[in-house]
Amino acid sequence: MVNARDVIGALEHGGYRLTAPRRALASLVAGREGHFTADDLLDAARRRHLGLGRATIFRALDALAELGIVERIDLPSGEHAFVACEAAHHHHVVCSSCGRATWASDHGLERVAAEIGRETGYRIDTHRLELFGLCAECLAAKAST
Amino acid sequence: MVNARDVIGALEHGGYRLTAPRRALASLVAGREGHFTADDLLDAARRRHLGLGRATIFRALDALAELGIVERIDLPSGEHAFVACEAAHHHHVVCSSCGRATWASDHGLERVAAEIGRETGYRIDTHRLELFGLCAECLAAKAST
DNA sequence: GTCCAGTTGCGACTGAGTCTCAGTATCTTG
DNA sequence: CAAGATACTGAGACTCAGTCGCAACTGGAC
Ligand SMILES: [Zn+2]
Ligand SMILES: [Zn+2]
Ligand SMILES: [Zn+2]
Ligand SMILES: [Zn+2]
Repeated sequence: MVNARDVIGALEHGGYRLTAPRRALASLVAGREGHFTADDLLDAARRRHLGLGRATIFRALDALAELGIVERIDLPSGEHAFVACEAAHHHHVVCSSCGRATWASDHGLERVAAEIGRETGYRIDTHRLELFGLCAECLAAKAST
Repeated sequence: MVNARDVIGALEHGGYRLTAPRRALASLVAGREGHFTADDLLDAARRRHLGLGRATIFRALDALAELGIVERIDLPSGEHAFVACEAAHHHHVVCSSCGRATWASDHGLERVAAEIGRETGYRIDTHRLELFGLCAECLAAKAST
């Protein structure tokens, strides 16, 4: 989760022009706890009559991904979605029930990656870890039924 | 990498009918070291005049994924690809240069996942780790230039 | 205020993946 | 081995995410 001010600040800092559509996008992305697709944003924009074009949303999302404000994730279903997050290296834990995404630090992963590199003979450059399960709330909700 | 016999055996064992198109598919998938897309297979099929339909390839690939003979991976570019592999839980290391995919065991990952679960309060059900880098051969090739 | 590169929205386009359906091939059972 | 039930197939229409080209617009530097 991230707030609109941060998004706008990052755009400004990244040398992007601060345009009305981008401000609008920032407000759409801000405060989201779960993952969202480009089309989710498009729907939201339409509902608020922001008049954003499809292409603009994709382009802005690319820019935000570039800046690390937003990250692409691949859901098990094969869909592409985004989560708002901070730029530092981290991994996402995604609730398969409500879609909420939480980020987690690396714990011992770098070591695991290094070991796998040694085992396979590869020079590992990047890695992507995605975890799926039930968040605390959905777990509680499920237990109480 | 996997051989055609294994693929066919798995299909048979999984309750699927052993049809000519599926045998053909098995021979296309067998022996591949790298990742491939559905369209790669379609091209290969056309080149060998196997007369496989587009839909058939997608359906067969789904079946193989179901059986664990093949696994969907998501390339950093956003493309969906497949790798042939064994059914046991494992992770893929993908060469960003030649596309070769090697599989690696879990090393300490289960522990990392458990720890992330504890940190975030999630009950982690599944995880997906994909590593990208340069394979030993590409590394050597690069060094010798 | 002027100016221009960066940006926008539109609509056409692409390409992956799905669906439908009539025809075909496989397996089972006798 | 024949026959029936049914799983499977290929063709093509279709959907939907994402991209592209372009004319119009605008943020912000001077
Ligand atoms: Zn949840
Ligand atoms: Zn990491
Ligand atoms: Zn390689
Ligand atoms: Zn694992």
